[in-house]
Amino acid sequence: MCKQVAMFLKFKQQVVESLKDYGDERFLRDSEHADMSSTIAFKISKEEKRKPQEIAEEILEKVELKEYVGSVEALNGYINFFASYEFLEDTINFILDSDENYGSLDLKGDVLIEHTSANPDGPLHIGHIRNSIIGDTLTRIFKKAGFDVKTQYYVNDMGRQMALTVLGVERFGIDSNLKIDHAIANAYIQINRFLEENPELEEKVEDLMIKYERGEEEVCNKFREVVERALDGIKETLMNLNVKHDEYIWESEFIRNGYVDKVLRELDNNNLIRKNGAWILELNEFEKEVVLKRENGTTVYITRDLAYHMWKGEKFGRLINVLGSDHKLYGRQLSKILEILGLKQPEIVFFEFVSLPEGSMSTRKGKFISADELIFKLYDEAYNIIKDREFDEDEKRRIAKAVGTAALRYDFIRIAPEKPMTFDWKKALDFENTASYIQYSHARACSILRNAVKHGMPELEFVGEICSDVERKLVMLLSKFSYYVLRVVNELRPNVFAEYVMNVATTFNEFYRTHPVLKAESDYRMHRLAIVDATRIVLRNGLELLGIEALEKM
RNA sequence: GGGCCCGUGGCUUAGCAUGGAUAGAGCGACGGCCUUCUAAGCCGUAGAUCGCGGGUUCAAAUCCCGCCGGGUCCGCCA
Repeated sequence: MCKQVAMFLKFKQQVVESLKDYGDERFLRDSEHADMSSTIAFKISKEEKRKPQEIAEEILEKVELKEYVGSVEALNGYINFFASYEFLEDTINFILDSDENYGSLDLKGDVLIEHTSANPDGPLHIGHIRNSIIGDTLTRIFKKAGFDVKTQYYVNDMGRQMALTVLGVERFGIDSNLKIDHAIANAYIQINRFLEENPELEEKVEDLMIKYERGEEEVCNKFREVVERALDGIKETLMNLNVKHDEYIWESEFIRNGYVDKVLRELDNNNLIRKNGAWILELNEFEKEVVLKRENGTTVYITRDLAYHMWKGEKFGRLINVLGSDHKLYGRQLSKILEILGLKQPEIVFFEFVSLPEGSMSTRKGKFISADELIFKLYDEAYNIIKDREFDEDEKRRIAKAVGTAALRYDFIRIAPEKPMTFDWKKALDFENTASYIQYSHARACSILRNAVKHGMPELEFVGEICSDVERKLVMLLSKFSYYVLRVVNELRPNVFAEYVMNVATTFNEFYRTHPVLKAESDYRMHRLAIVDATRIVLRNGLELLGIEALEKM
């Protein structure tokens, strides 16, 4: 897999080889004391009841250094490996040569990532965009890893909430002063309130659902119009987040194209469905039975979703869904049924909820903070910071937008998906030490390079031997780009990549403070310029994977 | 009630899969640094019973058991 495509992975591979019989990857660790550490001596110590350090020293005798493995030591039972000058030099040169391709892997396969998929009954709120940002970041990283990736937004156009939305729009109209998805949410909130006081409306809701499922033209037109308009608003929001889906797949499509019937038929053929009015499936390992068809003959969400997965599975090698953790049980049931049918199961990335200090959000109750509101407040905040700088007005707007979007994306992606988040306006609008820090570091690197060119000294020449500790630390970090790409692909935790990019920026700033570049003697200047340029490339490519614009000036 | 997730300095968080070297960052606080390549920056100081209690181990934030607190699910909703 890693020919010349992944520097640090290559180093790791050579560490494994240098350890020969002891080269077990499971005992290799990242370390603050070395470029790579093996804990194998502790393992053996347990079996042989001898001191770890003694064993480590014995193993050390047998270690054979490699091109990239420059030195090795046995310390406190650890076997510590250090990269060679060749490794540092090859890393920098490889980054400079690869440029925008640096960090790529050559993994193969096609992947479908489904994410966001919020009901089109209102605008995206700050919970939905956690989904969008995780999904979009995974998409970018999977592409970098070499996969052929497509993204889909699964549009839930069939549910009860859509019937209500249609009725709401009909009864209360649409406020044309508002962004369209917000206007639709208002109608949806009003009809919910109305329904509480007029329960007899329930009949109309059911009637509408039945007609839509049957495909009555007039009803279909009504649904289509409302859904499409809501999606227009949602797409606009996603665009501001640098998120774009390849396809929008409507749930109702699977009623019309026969896949729902196909799924039901297959389950029925296996005698798995109990029919007593409703169609019910019992799954032994869940105490809950699954309804696939209501007594009135209409299907439910999971029935259509099964059909969607059957369809997806036929077209793509690997399926990834990003879902809120409230769907955990649902996801397991869905997977179980797909398994029974011998169909491809999705890998599901669950993320915990974003809640408000006063509790959880609800579109229906109108209790939510919309993504749009947050986005525009961030633009304003960012604009205020730069309003007095020497940029023209358009450039200020552009920078404010890039910085605002970056802060938002980074704040969401940096947190491990399984951690619950509580939204806090003050923190959300704080630009200190977040994505803008990384953007700033990138702009700083660009600025040094611009000045170098301006003063006619653009030559780059990295020399391993003259590396200081900080330079070495920075170059080692730069070499790990694809190592983190691979980790995200394996672990489906994009937050580890966000942390990596931040580390690069932090270390670069440390370097910046202590290592004058343009004022240095010619050898050192060329050496450091090479480091600056390589860092610039890593930061730019890293930001790209986070869906954040790498500004050259700010 | 049962299932799943979370609980690490005042706040946010990494590390937990595969147990090992002084628990790593950031914000906030305090004190410093702009005649030097972008101060959206840098340096330093203070601040942690890793929710609690047991257990396994030479070694536990990490594994096991019990508990506490928070979230979430358990619809002929989506």
